[in-house]
Amino acid sequence: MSKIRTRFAPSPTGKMHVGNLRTALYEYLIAKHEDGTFILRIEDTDQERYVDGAIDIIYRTLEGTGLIHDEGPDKDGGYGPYVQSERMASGIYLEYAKKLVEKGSAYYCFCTKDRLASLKKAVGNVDDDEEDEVKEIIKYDKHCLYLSKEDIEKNLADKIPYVIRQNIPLEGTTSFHDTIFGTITVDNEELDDMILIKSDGFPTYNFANVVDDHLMKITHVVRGNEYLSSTPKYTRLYQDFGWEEPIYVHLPLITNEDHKKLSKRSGHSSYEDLLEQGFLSEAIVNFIALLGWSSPNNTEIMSLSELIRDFDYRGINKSPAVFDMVKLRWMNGEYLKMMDEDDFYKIALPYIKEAIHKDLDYRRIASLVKTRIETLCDIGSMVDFFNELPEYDVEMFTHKKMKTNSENSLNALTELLPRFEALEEYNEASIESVIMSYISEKQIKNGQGLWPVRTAVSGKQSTPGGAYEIMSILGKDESLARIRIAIDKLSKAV
RNA sequence: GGCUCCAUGGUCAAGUGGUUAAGACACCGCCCUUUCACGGCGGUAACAGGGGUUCGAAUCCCCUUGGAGUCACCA
Repeated sequence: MSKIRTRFAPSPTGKMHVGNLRTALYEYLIAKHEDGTFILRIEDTDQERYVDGAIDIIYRTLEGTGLIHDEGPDKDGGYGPYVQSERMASGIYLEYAKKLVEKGSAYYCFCTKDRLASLKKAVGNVDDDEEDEVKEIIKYDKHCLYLSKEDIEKNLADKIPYVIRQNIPLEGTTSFHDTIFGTITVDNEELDDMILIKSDGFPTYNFANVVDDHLMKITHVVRGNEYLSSTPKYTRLYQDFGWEEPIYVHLPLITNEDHKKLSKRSGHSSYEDLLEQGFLSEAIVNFIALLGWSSPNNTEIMSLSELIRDFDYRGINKSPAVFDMVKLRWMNGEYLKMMDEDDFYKIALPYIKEAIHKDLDYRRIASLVKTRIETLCDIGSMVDFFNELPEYDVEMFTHKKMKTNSENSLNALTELLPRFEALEEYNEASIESVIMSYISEKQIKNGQGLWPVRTAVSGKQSTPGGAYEIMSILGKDESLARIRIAIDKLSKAV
């Protein structure tokens, strides 16, 4: 059996959507699991939607996620060019379309937009409530198929704009086989004569895709489920050309929490957005790998190489998967916890510095925060109290489980303050011994001594680290100043 | 609306004719603990409904219902 060749064929129209990313991931996994070739092809046939810089995003995403392609615009593997606009320059698409015209499988169409518009038919629940979207659909009536040879020649000579359409028979059925969904059959009557070559001379995605997949010897065509309904038309193209069809792998849709296809507005729709929201590349990849597939040995946290090892596309499931942000957050937290201290420090530092504008022990802060966050963006609100004591209510000194209240706290802080002041060596160990000896002296619960102190120096209900850590990071002056503020607050309240 | 696809807990997801129907996230409780987390232990929660086939259906077939996708000179 020949080696697997898969291709990722994005169009450079903006950000990298997670649906696209998952497609890329599965294409990569399918190829790499069997030591095959993963190809990048840029489908830039839509000039209107082309966005500058979008190609860079594609490269950066592939690199950032570790989905390294073996062939692509920057890596010639003998099947180039790998950018469709460049391929078009050689005229191949038009050439292939003309072959189809000769066979009668395609034809020139000179219909104007106006005529096409007159064919439109409103559809949907027009009279139901406004909720339903009303669409207009067209099924082309093959008007130009019946033009005489002379008329066609004349129109061409007169430079009347034209497109080339696929000629689909009115009768019969077309079937194709998909690895995930099985055999699907549709009536040809349902199939529209889709446009192969646009009036600007560019091929449509549909056409370029088929031609290029064939020419590049793609063995497995992997794409989103939304292409399922146009696949029969591709099948007809393959048949008309007399080409062997690739193995189809249509992936289940990724939806938002409303079970609708992920759209631009979902907020978590693109890889870039996710990075911006403090997620790690590895976690994102791991998470989306599990949208539609699960490991046979039931593990969930998997590196890319483990995915390559265990991935079997035959086990992909059919039903759509909701993109669950909550689980992604959990998984990201797991990745954060697994990181070694140095690596974590490096990536956490910018977030810490953004929240703290003082020269504190960032390293220590990072290690305190590491096991308590799910995304890097959680860091800010967790450490900002180091920068400035927040406003807080004296009620915070009252804690049932710790058995503290304002009175206890006032006593503890008042007695502790001079002892802290007297400290020559101010560090975690010495702070601890001051507090602990006070606790044993007074025969009180740990919480009764520690809660007031931690609350006083942080002004927060919960903090990364406890009283000793916070006081030592804050430094003596700042810590004591905060304790004095607390004593002041408390004496007014009691 | 036509066509196509899908259907196990709130979510992801095992399961492929015989199971007490896994596991994970989330949620709840308990333990640990100087708070919150982390960690540990436990719990709530599912085969959409109805017909068949079969000794036996989550698993096979049909219908119903629900959901989604698609119907462009977009990809």
